[in-house]
Amino acid sequence: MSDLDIARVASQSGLPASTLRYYESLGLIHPVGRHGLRRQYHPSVLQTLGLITLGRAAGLNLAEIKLMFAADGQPQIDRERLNHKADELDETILRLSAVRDGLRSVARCEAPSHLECPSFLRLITAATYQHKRKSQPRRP
Amino acid sequence: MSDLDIARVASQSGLPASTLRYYESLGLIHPVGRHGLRRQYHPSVLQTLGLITLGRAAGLNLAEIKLMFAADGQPQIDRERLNHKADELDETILRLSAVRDGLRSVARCEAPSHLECPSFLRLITAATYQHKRKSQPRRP
DNA sequence: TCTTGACCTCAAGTGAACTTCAAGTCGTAT
DNA sequence: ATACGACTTGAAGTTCACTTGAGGTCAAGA
Repeated sequence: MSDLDIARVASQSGLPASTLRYYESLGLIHPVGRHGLRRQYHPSVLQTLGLITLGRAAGLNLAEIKLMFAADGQPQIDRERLNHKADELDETILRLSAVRDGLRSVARCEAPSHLECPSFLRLITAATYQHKRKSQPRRP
Repeated sequence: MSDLDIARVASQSGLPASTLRYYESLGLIHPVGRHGLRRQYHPSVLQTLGLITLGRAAGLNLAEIKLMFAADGQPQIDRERLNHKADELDETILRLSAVRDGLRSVARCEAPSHLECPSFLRLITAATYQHKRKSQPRRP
């Protein structure tokens, strides 16, 4: 009755229908049924999509996100994994903050070449050696 | 004399040689010369690579990063662009902070299903509708 | 009833950032 | 002097997250 067709889910979630079908192909979402050929979704799919978007924003890839769902599609989030991800975000945020500060000071810097700008060199050194790389979101 | 061969640059920068050649093919770095066929690098390439790594961490793609270099390989950074990127980083940081806080509160949440957890729903809503997506680094 | 157009499937294409491969070159140690 | 192994090239392959395209189906409105 209050089920949603794909166009509705697309417009409400902001994701194109092709992405919804793609997510379905990965087992991330599931229509409740079909109307003819057409997918019908339970409104809760919007929360699920929110969770996926959230996970992507947090730097999870779709495979990792899939691990957050039990077979029934209910979120089943491992608290440890979650806290771990939050820790990673902390690191990322710190690093990005440093980068941002560095960018601003380089923008202000008057040294003839940035390679002679102390704050620039400090920034580069910090950014390069301070962290190990880990997977990040991609947003096309 | 104190020039570095590719293996040395690779080990010091943490980037594989193939990536260094790839960056060279994009015009991001330049060997000072060759020893036979072998690339020799000026030590300053490490700073350049630091800048590239930094830019990637800040969410720039390689094309954008290239714009930060003049023809001579000296960083030649458009202050406006730089400040603009810093502003974008501010947004990113805010969003990631919200996500991190959300993750932590979901981890603490006792609701039987996350879909019944108010903070989770708030988080999802915020994450979904609050930002427009922009390009981010990819780190394999 | 017929037309329309939004949906369907499956395969292939895209773009970014690399990585791998095959075949060849050459500096260095023995 | 010769062998070894680290380097070279250019092209092709890989991964991720989608997007596009061709050709087909079908619910709903005129």
